[in-house]
This record gives sequence, C-alpha cells and structure tokens, in this order.
Amino acid sequence: MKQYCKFESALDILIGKWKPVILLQLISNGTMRFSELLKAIPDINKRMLTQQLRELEYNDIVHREVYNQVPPKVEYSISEYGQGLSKVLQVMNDWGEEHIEHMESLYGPEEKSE
Amino acid sequence: MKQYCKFESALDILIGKWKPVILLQLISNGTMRFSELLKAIPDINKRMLTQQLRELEYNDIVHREVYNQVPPKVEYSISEYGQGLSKVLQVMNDWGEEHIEHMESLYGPEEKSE
DNA sequence: CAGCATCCAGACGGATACTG
DNA sequence: CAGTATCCGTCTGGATGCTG
Repeated sequence: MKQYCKFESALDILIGKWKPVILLQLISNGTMRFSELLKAIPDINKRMLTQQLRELEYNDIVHREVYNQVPPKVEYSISEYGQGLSKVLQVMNDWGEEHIEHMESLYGPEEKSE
Repeated sequence: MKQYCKFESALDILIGKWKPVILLQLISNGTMRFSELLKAIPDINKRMLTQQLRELEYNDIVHREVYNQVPPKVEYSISEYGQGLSKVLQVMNDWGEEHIEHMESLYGPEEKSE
C-alpha cells in the first residue's frame, strides 16, 4: 500500500523552479563554477542559485568543491551518486515528450508567446 | 541542448501536493467516487481534491465519468493514456527508495515525529 | 453528493544591498 | 568571486460556507 509513496521523495529532489535547469547544466557541462552557472542560466539570481544548490548538495546530488584562495573559487559538479538520477530524468523526459504530443493532439499546438 | 528540458513537463503533472496520493489511490483501487477519494485521503478537503483532480483531468491522466442523477455521482479513474505514467512513477519510486537509504547512510535514520 | 466562491496563511521565488 | 541578509510580491494550498 505504501509502495508508491516513496516516489514523493524523488519528487522532493526535483521540485524547485531551478533544479531541473541546474542539473541539466551540470550534466552536460560537467564541473562548473558558481559564476559560470550564473551566466549559463540567465534568469536566475545569486540567492536562488545558492539556495537550490544547497538543497541539491544536501541530498548529495551535487558535489561542492571549495578552493580557499583569493579570489574565492567554488566548483560544482554532479556527484557520483547523483549520476544515478540521470536515468530517472531520462525516463521523465521521454514521457514528458510523449505527453507534449498527446496534449497537442488534444488541445492543438501551444502558442507559447514567451 | 534542449533534450532534457522536456522532463519539466512531466514534473508539471506530478507536482501539486496531492497528485501523488490521488494517483496512488486510483492506481490501486481503480474507479473511485469523489466521496471515496475524500475518505481515502484523510487530510485532504473538497476544494483541494477538486482542484487537483481537474488538473489531472485536463492532462488526460484521469477520466471523469459524470452520472446525471440525484444524488449526483461522479467516478474517477486512471485514463487509458494515464496508465503510461505508472512506469514513470515506478522508476521514480525505485530511485526514491534507494535515495532514502542513501540519505540514512549519510545523516542517520530520520526520526519522523509525524 | 459534488463542487464552486471567498478569504486567508505560509511557502516559494525574486531584487537588492552588504560581506569576507 | 561567492556568497549572506533583508524585504517583498506571488502563488499554492487550506478552512469554511453556499449551491444545484
């Protein structure tokens, strides 16, 4: 009865407006500095980036490497363990793709003004 | 570059505090009436249930069968199309389970007072 | 019985300024 | 450079009451 309830835990990792984008960046680019992430994700700001990064870090999805030097340098990367999330993302991505098509067949193509 | 972005669409379907629980109920019990869902999910209220159900319905995940009679009767079930979500849920569930263990090995067992 | 309307609280996301 | 602190607006979720 409880067998499906665990998947909420997975959900917790992914929810947060920027988690997906951050993960995407780190997956495709490997190690990235704080400022690189900031540049790569135009609409995010420092507070948000820090916050989401901290949560991902707490969950051991991303690794945070601090260089004690001036100027400061901090690098982020997907942790060994975090790699396992990729396949979950892949499944969700595949389904999401199908789903978009399905929605279009129901409601017609979205006119994304944005 | 955009290949992973679609999985946000999948995320959209699942986010919403009660979507997981509702899906779980409908998956395990098949067709259910509005009031049955209400009883099965103790902490939800009518407004919430209606709202989340509507979203799932819009996305063609659940099917809504209205019987025009007095007293009213409305039955909900996972749609043909919605079945496809089960495997996604399964993957997320599996990962979520691993993840819980992983977290425990890092931070020790959670003392869920709730 | 099913569900909509109203009102409300708290969480989440965002802009900006300050710090080591 | 890489954050933290503060403040504020929006959005989501929740309690309650009314309706067909």
